[in-house]
Amino acid sequence: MRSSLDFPKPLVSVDVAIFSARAGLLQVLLVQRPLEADDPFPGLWALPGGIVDTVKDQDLENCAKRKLKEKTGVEASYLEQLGSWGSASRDPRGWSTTHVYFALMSADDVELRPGGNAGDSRWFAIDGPRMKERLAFDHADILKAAIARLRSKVEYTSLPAFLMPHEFTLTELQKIYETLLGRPIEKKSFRTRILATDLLEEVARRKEGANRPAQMYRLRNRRHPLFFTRALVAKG
Amino acid sequence: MRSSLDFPKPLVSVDVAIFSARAGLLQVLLVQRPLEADDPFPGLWALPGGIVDTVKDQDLENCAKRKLKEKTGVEASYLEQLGSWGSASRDPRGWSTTHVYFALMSADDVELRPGGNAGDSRWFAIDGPRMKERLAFDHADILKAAIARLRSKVEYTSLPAFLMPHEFTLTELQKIYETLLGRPIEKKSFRTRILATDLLEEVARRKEGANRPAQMYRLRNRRHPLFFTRALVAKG
DNA sequence: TTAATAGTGTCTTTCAGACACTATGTC
DNA sequence: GACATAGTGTCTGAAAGACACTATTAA
Repeated sequence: MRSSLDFPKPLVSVDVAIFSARAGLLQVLLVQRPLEADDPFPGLWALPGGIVDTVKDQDLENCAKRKLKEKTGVEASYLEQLGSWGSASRDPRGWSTTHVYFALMSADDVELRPGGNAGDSRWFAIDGPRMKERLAFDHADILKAAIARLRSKVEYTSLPAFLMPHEFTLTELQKIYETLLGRPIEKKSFRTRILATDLLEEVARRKEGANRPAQMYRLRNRRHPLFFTRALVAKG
Repeated sequence: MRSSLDFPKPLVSVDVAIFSARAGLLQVLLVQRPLEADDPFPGLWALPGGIVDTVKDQDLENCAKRKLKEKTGVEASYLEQLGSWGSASRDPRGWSTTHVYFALMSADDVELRPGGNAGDSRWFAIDGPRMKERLAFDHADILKAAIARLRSKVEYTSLPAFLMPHEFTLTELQKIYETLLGRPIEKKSFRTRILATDLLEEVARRKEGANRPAQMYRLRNRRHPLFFTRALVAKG
């Protein structure tokens, strides 16, 4: 009987699904796999991430934070673990596992960095439940799970607020909720629900346009989303 | 520059937090670590699990199912991934990761099996937010996260129904909800809420006692919990 | 009959949904 | 003034909370 330590070990990596709201749409940050032929999925787009470095990284979450910072230059306003994926088939190099994190951030403080061993990186708008783009590894499945998680939490949390720029109007926030839900929501209910909490605070600026200016708000300092006791329910 | 494949690889394991309701209490199944001195945490209690076998296991979920079946002899009525933990310090043998699954099952079809390399196994009742027992590795943290996940889902799902024996009364189900929530809930609201769905079906048997007999129910065949659109809210 | 638990009737409360209305800016 | 978008007033409806009430068994 062999000891528990001489099993062949799977590859261990960490990937991050980084979301932001840009141009009124949910967008995800993807990086292009290098074009070298010995690399799996050369040239395809993938979630940013890579092999865990057992010297640099003390734990998985710090590894995710490091990769996030390398890619975007900043820390995320919200980071949680999405889950882990592992199988014999997801990486052509052999049995592999990945620990996936889920990050929400303000588009306006990101400056994309080419760093790491990845080539280009860019934001992709998300429209339906999955992307049309073919992604490397099982990243299409992972991204689908990340989007599903975000969508389901929109019903009963303030999570979308972490996607907003630093200052925004209630209408802009509502638009993101509606984009994520894929359906319109009632203006009055939405405003009452949000303003009844201490989620936001007014700022002095107002958003001007060819119409009545709108009050701008910013997130009060919090790391965790608010949970509402009722879900938003489809009109019917 | 070294290739991405010659990094030293962490140890990869899968653990399962197996819950059931016994004697009106939430209970978790733990196994005792072997007493050999070269084994980490000899004699301490731990979540059942172990190293991923890249030959036997095609993916993480199947590995969890295998370990679950080895331990209990049956399949769980509910299985989901809880998350993953990985760090340089959680296992004295070096950088290690574990993928943790969360299983709910009927106590009445489990027959504990000593199998695997673990010694004794038994159910532990859970009272507060964590166990008093000292556990191996970081399993106390993991178990705490599992309990927190279960507790938070009780507010708006039918998850506790998966913990029940095959046939049970509404009062018994309510008691488990109350145990998990740590507070009483209104009988009428609870019954209306549950019976308004197709979660349960009546069975012919009734529970007899020194009082009015109670209708017994069983779970309609479903793998996923029901989600309610409102959370239960504390009395006050 | 009493004790004990099962199960119901019904009023209140909370908050989302609907939707018409008013307010305030630019042009 | 027209227009566009911000923001409010207020009614309805659905489901939880409160709590008193009735029902059915064994002993």
